[in-house]
Order: sequence, then C-alpha cells, then structure tokens
Amino acid sequence: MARPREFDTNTALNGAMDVFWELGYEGASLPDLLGGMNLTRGSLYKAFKDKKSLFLTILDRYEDAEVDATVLFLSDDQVPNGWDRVMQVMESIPKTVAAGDQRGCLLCSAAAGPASYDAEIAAQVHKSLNKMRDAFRTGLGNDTLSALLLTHYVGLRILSRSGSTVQELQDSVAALQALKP
Amino acid sequence: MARPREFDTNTALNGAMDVFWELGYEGASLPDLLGGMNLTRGSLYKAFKDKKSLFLTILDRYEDAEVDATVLFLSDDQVPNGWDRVMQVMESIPKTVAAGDQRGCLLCSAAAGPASYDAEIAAQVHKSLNKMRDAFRTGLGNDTLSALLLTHYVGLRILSRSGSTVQELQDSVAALQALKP
DNA sequence: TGAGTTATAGACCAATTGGTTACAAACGGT
DNA sequence: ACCGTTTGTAACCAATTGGTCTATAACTCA
Repeated sequence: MARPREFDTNTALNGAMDVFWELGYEGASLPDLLGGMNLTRGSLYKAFKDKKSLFLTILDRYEDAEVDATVLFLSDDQVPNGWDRVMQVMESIPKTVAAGDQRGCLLCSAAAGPASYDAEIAAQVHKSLNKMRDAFRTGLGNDTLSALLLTHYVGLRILSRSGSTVQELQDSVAALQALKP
Repeated sequence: MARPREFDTNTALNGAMDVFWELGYEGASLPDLLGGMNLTRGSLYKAFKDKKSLFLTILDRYEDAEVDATVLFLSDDQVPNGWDRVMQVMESIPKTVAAGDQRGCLLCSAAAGPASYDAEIAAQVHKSLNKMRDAFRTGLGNDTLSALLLTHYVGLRILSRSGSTVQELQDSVAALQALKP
C-alpha cells in the first residue's frame, strides 16, 4: 500500500560491496557508492540509514558470502586432508592476484582501517576473523597453528593490496608446507 | 641571510610521524598534523610542500628509525642464533600491544591504505618491506622462510591495530616455533 | 477515483578537506 | 640603518565530505 522500491536490494548491496571492497570504507565516497549501487542519495539514506550502517551491513554480507565460503571449504572433506584444504585456501590468494584481482580482503582492509577507531566495526571484523580462525582450527585440531594461519591469511591479503608480486606471495605460501602436521 | 626557522625540523617531523602512525595517512587531517607538529599551515606547506610529500618524508624517516632498528637487531650476533633473533622480533609485537600500544606499524597500515592507489607511496612501502624481508633472510639463509616471516609480521601488526587480544597474537607467534630450522 | 503511504530525484546544507596568498615580522649583509 | 630574503600568521579559497529536506511520482486499499 505504497510506492514500491524501484531497485533490488540485493543487487544494490552487491554494488556497495564492490565499491567498499575496492576503495575501502574511508576511501569510498557517497558519489562512489551511489554510482556503484545505481541509487540516488535520498534512496540510499532512506533504505540504509547512513554510510556506516551500510558498511556494517556489507561486512555482514561479506561474512555470509566470502568468509562462509572459505569456512565451508575448510570443512569440506571432498579434499580428505584438513591441511591440504588449508593449503588450497592459501594458494588461492596468489592465484587471485595473478588473475588481476588486487582488492585483497574487505575484512582485512577494514581491520587495518576503521576498526582501529570504531568499536562497532571492530566488533564485526573481529567476529568474522574469529570465524575464520575457528575454521582453521576445526580442520586441523591445533589451537596455536590456527592462530598462525589466520595471521598469515591477513598478511597475504594486505600484501596483495599493496603491490607485492605473485612470486613473493607464492614463496610465502610455499614456506607454510613446513608446518604440515 | 633571512629569517631563521622558529621550529626544529626534527621535532616537527617526529610529531608528524606520531600523528600518521596513530591515525594513518588518510585519517590524519591537516589540523591533526598542525597540532602534532606545533606548526601553522603556511609553515608546513613552505617547509614540506604538501601532505603527501610530508608522508613520503615520514615513511623514509620510519624506515631509518623503526625498520633499520629491526634490521640491525636481526643481524646483531649478541644473540648468537639467527632464528632466536627473529623470534625476539616477533615476540616483541604482542608485548608492545600488552604495553598499551595498538598503533601497529606505520608501514603495514600504509600498505593496507594509500599504497593501493598511490604508486609513489606503494614504492616506498615496498622498498621498506623488502628491506625487512632481506633482513629475515640474511639472518636465516632461507628464501621462502623469509617471505613467510614478512607476511607474518605484517599480519601481526594489522591484527594489533584492530583489537586482537594479546593472547591471540602470542598464540600466533608461538606457532612459529615449529618452523625453527 | 480519491486518500494514505512510501519511494525517488535532486536541490540544498553546514562542516571539513587540502591548499594558497597577502602581509607583518625577523633575521644577515652591506 | 636599510635592503633582500625567508619566516610565521591567519584570512581566504574552491572543492568535497556526509547528510537532510522538499516536492513529486507511484503504488494499494477503500
């Protein structure tokens, strides 16, 4: 009993995720977001409240899409060995860069950026990172090793964003082999 | 034969480094910098050209102060074993956080932030990171292991900034022990 | 066909951004 | 004592920031 939405919420949020992913939270301006979402200001603020709320929504969405996919893969015993699954996740990172995607990880960039001064964002980021660490652990049954792997994951994704070469990333992943339980 | 500077360049640059270190490149506004440096706008622009040039100067200074100190430590055979020196560097990171310093590493934050869209900043960051990787390598004589250690270092410092607990960081460092050559 | 409700478009806003400029002040050399 | 030079100060600037508001359009239900 009112005027219906002209845009699809899902595709708009996908657009927002792309923009945030590429430019980061602080780097993404309102015009950037409006362009990526194909929305006008009024609609964005009516539907998503404000920039930060939108970003929190996107962090949630990122967890559902990207983090959960990785978590699922880590517990998928189509690849029978837990460690092999971990290594496939790690190896996918230099591959992604080699394919031209230098966006890194939305979560890791947020950890380096707004999480340092905004408690709500920090909480969300922390929650997703813990989820990843848990996934490493359940696949391996080793507490400290899972902490190392999360740290390594974050490091790789930050380096991906700042112009590290594929070779450098591959070396870093290759050295992990020595940790095979 | 002209009016002399009223401020000391070194202390001003130290102030700028503090501000950038805590707030990051994009997070540090001109008023933030002017406050931290005890300067007025005109003086800053006359002496340091503009914000980005100042940041590049600070990155250089950070390399001379922080990076070189680490590099030196890694090659200092007062601690006879190279691996032990590496571990001391890594262990110092959770200690720093435990002491209340959550600023992380200026370099790592720059890698996650402006290095992704500014080539000059990326070049500087890359240069310093390579210096650290080289220091890991010369202390150990192992190429891929040094790549892993650099990645781990970056990961730890990013996590330091985003509210990871000291325990989580310590776990991550402890797991490195398994890599002892 | 209205009445009620919600969405869109885009003009508008104050505050902040990084940066410039004009002018007075402080020196050294002559 | 004055001149050339460079500093410090602060007013000023255009552009951009995130955010609001109003008018109009599009729908449902009675």
